[in-house]
This record gives sequence, structure tokens and C-alpha cells, in this order.
Amino acid sequence: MESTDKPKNFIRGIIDRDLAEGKNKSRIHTRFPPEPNGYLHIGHAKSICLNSGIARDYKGKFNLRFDDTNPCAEEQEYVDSIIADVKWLGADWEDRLFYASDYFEEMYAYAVRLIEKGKAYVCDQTLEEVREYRGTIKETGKDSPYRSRTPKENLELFERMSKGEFPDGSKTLRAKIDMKHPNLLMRDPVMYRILHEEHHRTGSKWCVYPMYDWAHGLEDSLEKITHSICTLEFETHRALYDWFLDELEVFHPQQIEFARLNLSHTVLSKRKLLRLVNEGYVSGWDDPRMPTLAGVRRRGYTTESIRNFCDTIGVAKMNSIVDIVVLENSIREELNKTAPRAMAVLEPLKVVITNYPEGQEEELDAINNPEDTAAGTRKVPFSKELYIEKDDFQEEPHKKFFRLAPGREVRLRYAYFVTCTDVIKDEKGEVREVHCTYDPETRGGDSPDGRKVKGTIHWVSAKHAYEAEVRLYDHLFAERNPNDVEEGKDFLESLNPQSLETRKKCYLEPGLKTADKGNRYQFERLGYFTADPVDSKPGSPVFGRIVSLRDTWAKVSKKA
RNA sequence: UGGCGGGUAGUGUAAUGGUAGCACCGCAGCUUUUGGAGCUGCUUGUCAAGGUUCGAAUCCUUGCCCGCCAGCCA
Repeated sequence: MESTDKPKNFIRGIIDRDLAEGKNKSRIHTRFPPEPNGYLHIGHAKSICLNSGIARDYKGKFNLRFDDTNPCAEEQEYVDSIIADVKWLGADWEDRLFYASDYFEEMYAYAVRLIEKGKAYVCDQTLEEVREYRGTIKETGKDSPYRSRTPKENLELFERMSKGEFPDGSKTLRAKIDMKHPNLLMRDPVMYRILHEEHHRTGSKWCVYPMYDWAHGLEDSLEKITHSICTLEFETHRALYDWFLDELEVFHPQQIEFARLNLSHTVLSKRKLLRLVNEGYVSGWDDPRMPTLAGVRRRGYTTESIRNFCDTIGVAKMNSIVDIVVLENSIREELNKTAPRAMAVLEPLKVVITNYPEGQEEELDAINNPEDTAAGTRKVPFSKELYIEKDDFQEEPHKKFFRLAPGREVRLRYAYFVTCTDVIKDEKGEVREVHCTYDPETRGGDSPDGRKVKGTIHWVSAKHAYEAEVRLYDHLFAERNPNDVEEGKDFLESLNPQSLETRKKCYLEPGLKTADKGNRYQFERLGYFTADPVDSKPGSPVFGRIVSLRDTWAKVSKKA
């Protein structure tokens, strides 16, 4: 590869070699083949970025294909969400959106060819019999008694199967390979099963449906895919993939396997995510706490951040668990550069500027983004009564605490130097409000006499502040380890209780009232927040935290 | 006494026989109109034992450890 900024991995190494050898006439064609039985999650993003990234960098093509060969769990809603998510990630399939179900006719014809060749037969064994005859890891299998049917018989039976003459499970079409093969998958695998089930696209047209191993290679072959990239658990399937394509003597793509993504503290299993949705633990697949693409998008993650994340984690064949902080870092890195700053107070403490004229108001200039001068400035209203963050005041300051304390002068960001003169407490001894004096000479936050303050704190004008709702959900749904649930325990028991969403009132500078849905902000020192694209209403955005506190995660990790 | 695939700092990933690098985490210093921002620096690694070689993370042998496979799921 000529460019060094492109990701390096073993798959690109294979492609470089293939290209050097002129394989497939130096054509590169990849695909992403999800089954529409759930929403896509961050793990899928890895595959999408890998496949579409290769097509992009090598000037090849990339297909989006729905592997909809099992009507039982597949739904149009999932198809729609997957299309939206892949598009959001910026993968471009141009006009090549395909469905395995579009190939059912061709697959059928190929199956007939295999039967004619004497390489496939109709089997009447029950599920239990098939299992029993398959043998085990240590013992070889036994031939099915139906294995010796003639091609003529098989042809006739297969036709009757597809016409719906037999009930579900009564017959299968099986490849005739080797019941003693050390690889269990090669012991006469099922190619077609009978399923009198409504398919989300083909309706009731079919009642025999192809199995993954039979269908997938054909789909790849039909689309002239050059590199069929899939996850590690399909490694043992490659022998079968190759066997079918060799027997059929059709275009033969190369299957390459890589390790799927595991994220620490994160559930990345469609089955489990489906339970969270169905059992009401979350509001839906796009709940901001979900690791689905719809979820992280709603939470405030950007396309760019997910793509950078995928580049960062790399591609290999080793099973590994990527630390969740790597994901968080990817969005933090971007938002630090792009998100406008705003002042906000989550835990208010009232501050009265005693020497500020009663009823006076003024507007001060605040920088929108110190990382990006082009973002300009905005006006922030100031008045006699303010709110500051409770944490920004300590009556008896610790050694390393440089913010507000009795007798101490600090800067109100973009406003004035103030000095704390009084602390007002209630009968319980709790600090209710703090009185300060301000220095009118320090307007804007700099002192003409050059005196320095050690702390700068953020604030909002009590009178002007916009009272909004913030949601402090913690990151995703967290477990100590994704696949490491104790024996016999439900994974729900290991969910991090801090994932639970907390809603609270907060005070924001008034300009945020008109924040558009999906806008992202850095609330000074409090973190990154986004105006929820789903729950926000015009004029009253609801803000959700995008990145959770690093400290929280440190605590969780220590406990775990 | 099955088959297949893997083991590189704490984590993840490069280096296809030629200086073991990068990112995240961690630590230290500096800096900042709030830092979880910025800058600079630092610690830590080739599963083990043999072998081939001038030279091995890389090739060979043996061992150890880990993952996947016994759906009419994908």
C-alpha cells in the first residue's frame, strides 16, 4: 500500500498479495451480509468499516446484502434499521442492495444440479436421528439410511418438498459428503429444511428455505464477491463453503475470517439485546444506553467517531476484548475539537454578588470553542444572582482545591473576579448560598493590574437560566465482561446498576433553549451532552450525556 | 487419542529473517479563562524450551495455554 495512513491488517495483506498476483483480474469486491433479525451494534460497525473501507481504499465495490434465509426471526423493521445504520456509517453500496431471498430460484436450480450429480439427497430422518447419526467430536457418524436414494428419487422428492407436500421437519435435503469426516460440518450437512413460514419478502412462495452454508457461498459467488470476510466462528465452515462452490464449479470467492469485536462492560449479542428490548429494560433498540448503532447515534456518537474507533482497534484473528474507554476516547477526541462550549449547572449553589447593582443586567462575550476560533463567540447574560456548581465551592478547601472558598478570589469564566465574603447556612448547617463581591475592573475575566486567580468557575445567571432536563445514564449496559457471566446466572444480574438512567433538572445558559435535536455541546467541566433527537421538544431540548465519567469506569473496573 | 484457528507491554494492534513501533490506559513535569483540554517525557512486551541462521516475534520441533465446532440458526 502506498499510503501509510490507511489501516494495516492481515486482510489487507492478503488483498495486496492477490492484487500483486493479478487474482480475479485485480478486482476487489466485498460485502456486508447481515441477517435482518435485530438491530446492528458496534460489533457490526467493525465489519462494515472493514468491508466498505477495503472497497473504498482499493477502488473496489461493496455490497449490502440481507442474508434472509430464515423467515422465523426476520422482519422488515430490521431491514429498514440496518439500511439506515449502514448508510449512517457512510458505507456506500451504490445500487447494490441485495437479498438472499432474491436468489432462492437460482439456489434451487443449483441444488437440483447437485442432486443430479449424486452429491445431495433427500433425508427423512428426524431431528433427533440426524443428531444421533452425526456422531460427536470424538466419534464418527453413521450414514443415513436414505443416503442411497437415486438422483431420480431425490429430484422427485425435493420437488414435492418445495411444493409443500410434507410437513415441517419431516424431510431435509442434505449434501452427500462424508459421515466420518473429522469436521462435523462435513457430515452430510442440511442444505434445505421445510418451513411453512411467511417470509418478510417472498411471502408464502417458498416452504423450503436454504441453510446458511448452502446459501452463503452461492450468494457471494453470484455477486462475484472476491473476498468474503466473516468472523472467526465460521472458520470451520470454510471447508463446506469451498466444497459447495467446487462441486458446483462456479465463481469461487475466498472466505477470510477475523475476530469479532468484544467490548468490555458491553453486551454485544443480538439475543441478549433483544431480551433487553422485549423485557422492557430499555425503551427500545435505540435507547441511548444500548450499544446498537441506533443507540449510540442517539446518544450523540458521530459517524466519524465510530469509524475512527474501528480503525483504532484493528483487525486480527486473536480473540480479544477492547476496553470501552477506547470507544469513549474516540468520541471525546472528536467532540473536544468540534463541540461548542456552554455553561451549565447540575447541582446549583446560589451566589449573590452583593456589590452588583440591584436590577442591573449585562451581556458578556464567551468563546464558543477554544479549540476552534472559527466557532466565534456568544453573549451570556450576567446579573446579581447566579448559580454555580456546588462542587466549585468548599467551605474548608482541601490543599489542591483552587476554586471558590471563604475569602478567596476566583474568576467567573468570561465575567468577573469575585471574592467570597459570606456563607449562608440553613438550620442543618448546610450551605444555602454564598455571598461575593466582584471587581468591576475585571470585566471579561482579566485584571488590569495583572493579578492572578488560581481558579476559574462556570456559572449561569439565576434570572436568565433555562431550566432543562438532563439524563445521566451511564455507559451502555455494562457487565464485568461481555461473555463472562457466572455459570447458571442470568446475564441481567450482572448489568451495571449505574447504567440506570437518572433524570434531573439543570440550569443552562439561555441560548441553549433553541438547541437543535442532535446538537452536541461540552458543558464546561461537566462533560459532553447532546440534545436528544427523540425526546426533545421544540424550545425545550432534553440533554443526555454522551460520554460517561472516566472515574466512574475506573471505579467499576476496580470493583470488578 | 477429533478437527480448525490463535498466543507481541495493563489493553488493543504493527513489524513476512535485519533497530520490537503505534494507540489507549498509567505515571511525571510544564501549561491553560475551569480540563477529562494542550505540550513534553517515562515505565512496561515477543507463552516456554530446544533447533536452523551472521542475525528469529517471524522459519522448524516439542510442550503449555486460549477460542471455535456436535441447530433442520446465521
